[in-house]
Amino acid sequence: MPEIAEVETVRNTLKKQILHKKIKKVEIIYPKIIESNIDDFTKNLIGNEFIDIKRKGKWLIFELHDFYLLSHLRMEGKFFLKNKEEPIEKHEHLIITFTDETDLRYHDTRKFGRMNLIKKEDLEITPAIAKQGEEPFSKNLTKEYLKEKFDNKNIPIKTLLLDQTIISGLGNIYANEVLFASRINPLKLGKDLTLEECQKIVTATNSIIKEAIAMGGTTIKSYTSSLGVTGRFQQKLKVHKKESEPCLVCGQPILKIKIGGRSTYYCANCQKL
DNA sequence: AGTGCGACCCGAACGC
DNA sequence: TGCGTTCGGGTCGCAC
Repeated sequence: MPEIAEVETVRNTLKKQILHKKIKKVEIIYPKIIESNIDDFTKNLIGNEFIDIKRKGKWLIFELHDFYLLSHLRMEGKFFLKNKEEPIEKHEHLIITFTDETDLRYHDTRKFGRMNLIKKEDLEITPAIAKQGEEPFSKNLTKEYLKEKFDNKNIPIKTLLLDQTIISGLGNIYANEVLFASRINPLKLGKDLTLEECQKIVTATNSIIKEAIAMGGTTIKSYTSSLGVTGRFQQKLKVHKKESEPCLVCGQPILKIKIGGRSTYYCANCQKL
């Protein structure tokens, strides 16, 4: 499940591999991943080239001439660069062939990822992008910013951390880890958070995401070749998927509950309500 | 307006 | 063993 760290790794990897290569052919095998018009999608990509790859939250933003290709990997989306002669695999849903006979292939076992080709001038009015909140390591992510966003919210802080319009790019794994590091109970309502607790969230988010990016993410195996590079941040997780294991701080068993339908792991002793 | 929840997917894990 | 069932993950859109 790619989160912001994985998306950043994909961005950096693909930037070295596909920029300024001319697109010759576009093959859409599973059309539902494309949210914009299919015919326009193909027509506007052919003959075009990627000139940069940006990111906003978990969205990849491929810059072309006059267009942006927006791509959200959701849980299982991956990009592979392959020779065009290689057989098409079961979960490859989109193939972009360049004039140098290589393919950029989109692979997604769950078919959850989505793409969208938009005109450049529409970027700010595309809701998915425009509504993104502050990046985890942005200077604008301050305790005052969070306090204002959390105030009057009758929603558990765990759910608010997953709200991309507040913090852009935190997923379930990191939300669990940030709350453990901040010693805040995941069920605590947004309106009940103090300024001090908001600062703890800022600090924890900064350090956890920075470290995760440095380590190549949590779950990434490989987006570019069959030679796997396993995300090492997995080894740093303290509560996520650690149900019944002893808390690293106090030794009490880590609990697993559902909040907003999502698995939530925490230590009831270290993260008191 | 604020909040909650189902739908989208399918491989893996689980239960019998 | 083999079958059927449940789970999980992010986001959108709809219902209340």
